[in-house]
Amino acid sequence: MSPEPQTGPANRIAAELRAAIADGRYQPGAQLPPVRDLAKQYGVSRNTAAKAINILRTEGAIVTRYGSGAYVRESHPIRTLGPDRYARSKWQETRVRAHGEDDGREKEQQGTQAQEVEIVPAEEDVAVALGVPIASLVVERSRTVFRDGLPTHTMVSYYRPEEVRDTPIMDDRPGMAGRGGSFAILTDLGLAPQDVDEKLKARMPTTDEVDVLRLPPGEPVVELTRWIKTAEGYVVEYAKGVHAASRFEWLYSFPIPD
Amino acid sequence: MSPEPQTGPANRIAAELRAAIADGRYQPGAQLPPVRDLAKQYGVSRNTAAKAINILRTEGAIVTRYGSGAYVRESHPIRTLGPDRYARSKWQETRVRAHGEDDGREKEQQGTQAQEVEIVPAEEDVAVALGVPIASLVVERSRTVFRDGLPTHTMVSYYRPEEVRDTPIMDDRPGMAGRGGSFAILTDLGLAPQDVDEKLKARMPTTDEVDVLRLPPGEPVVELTRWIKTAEGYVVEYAKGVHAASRFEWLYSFPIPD
DNA sequence: TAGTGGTCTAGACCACTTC
DNA sequence: AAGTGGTCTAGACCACTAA
Repeated sequence: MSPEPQTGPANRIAAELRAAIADGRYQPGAQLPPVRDLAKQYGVSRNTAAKAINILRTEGAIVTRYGSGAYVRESHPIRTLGPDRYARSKWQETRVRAHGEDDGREKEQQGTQAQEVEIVPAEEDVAVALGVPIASLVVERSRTVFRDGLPTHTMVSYYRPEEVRDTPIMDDRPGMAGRGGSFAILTDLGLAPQDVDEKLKARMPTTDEVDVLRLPPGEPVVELTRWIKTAEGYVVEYAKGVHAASRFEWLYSFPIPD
Repeated sequence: MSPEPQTGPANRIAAELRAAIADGRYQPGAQLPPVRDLAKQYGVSRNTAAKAINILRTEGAIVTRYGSGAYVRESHPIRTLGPDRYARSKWQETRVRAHGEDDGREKEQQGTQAQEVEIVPAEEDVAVALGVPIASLVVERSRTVFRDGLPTHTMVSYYRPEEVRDTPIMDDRPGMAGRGGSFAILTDLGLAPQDVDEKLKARMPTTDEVDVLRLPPGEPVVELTRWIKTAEGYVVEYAKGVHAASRFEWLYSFPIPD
């Protein structure tokens, strides 16, 4: 009935370790026995013990550090992303700080590294979103967001060049147009953001994403696409993000439509 | 710099096959060369060729059928879930049909199998959501939803027993209270749904979920939690679902808060 | 029955970490 | 230098599919 044989020593060892982790015999961060020891203990080949470890790795239960050992995965606090993260009250603050000098605590809550602003030809989805011809030039602002010293997500925003030219949005110094800062700038330009459309899709990461987000094997990502619109429904920013799934959850509220 | 050695024959073979799949040399549904052939072709051991296949399997690029072969994964159409799926206009229809007889085409668009209604003691999250004591009895309605003959998601709803007793919500025949049917019933009870809160979280499936949803290895799931509230903010239904990530995307729109 | 995927062993070598 | 994870080989056996 079951198409996949779930038996065999490797699966048995994996199951026992999984149980041991689940009931706390191995705490988060604790090191598991070395593969060679597991092999001896269970009377299997090293290869088979390694396979068991690999199964747990794929499930995301453990993380292996090359040359060091296998460790029970530390769970990071989950950040809940609700509509509030776009609240107007938050831009003001950011905006005021943006006028001042770098106060040296930028990375405390949400540090941005690897910020980059480029002018690139629009891919199809960008062109459609912004209502410009395909391959016409658009402003692309990319950044990788860190928390607790680890990357949590990437975000790439697109703007029409004629709208953001000569604004701090073009400034690639970290923190300048970060957070809701761009919203304040757009407001100044007479393009006040009013509504947000968001699309979420979960999938396994590409190898590039595994690299950039330093994802443990077996961790999915959530692709977030958003459209920021003015009261007239005019899209002023189109953005795409890739989030490490284990670090986020999303919260939405809406009235039941007619 | 890179902590994980990504080199080696297995990875090289996986990369070549991945590329071949990506540019269409292997179409969806097509069978890949047998592991033994790959081994011979690349001059590696059978074990290594199998490992390459396993990498692609973990990534979800291919599906293996025991004793038959490895096949490029067929992609299912993605269903977009927006607020519209709760629209009032949709309950009416369902409600009218619910009064009629089973017309035999139930499974055409969205078939529900394995519907089950039970009265169970409330777990903590259920108790909190419905505002009842932990372990007090609540009505639990579980179902697995199919599409194209394959399970796409599970859904478990909770209600207060005194509110839904003697209503079709307690009827475990498939299709009776399915879709928005429960909303119409709640409306009749003077508990008209007005607002929806939804929470989304992506993660890897448990082994149970792999079984029930027949998930290919490497496919994540999305956990959806929702609260259905009346105009007064009273929670009339609390529900949790587990969705096969590859078959859905979610769409939300909201105004920027103050 | 032949073909195929899944698994395992025993031994080997390499790459990285830790001391 | 010692310990550890990652990978590979060559051969073997088992489980399942398809004809």
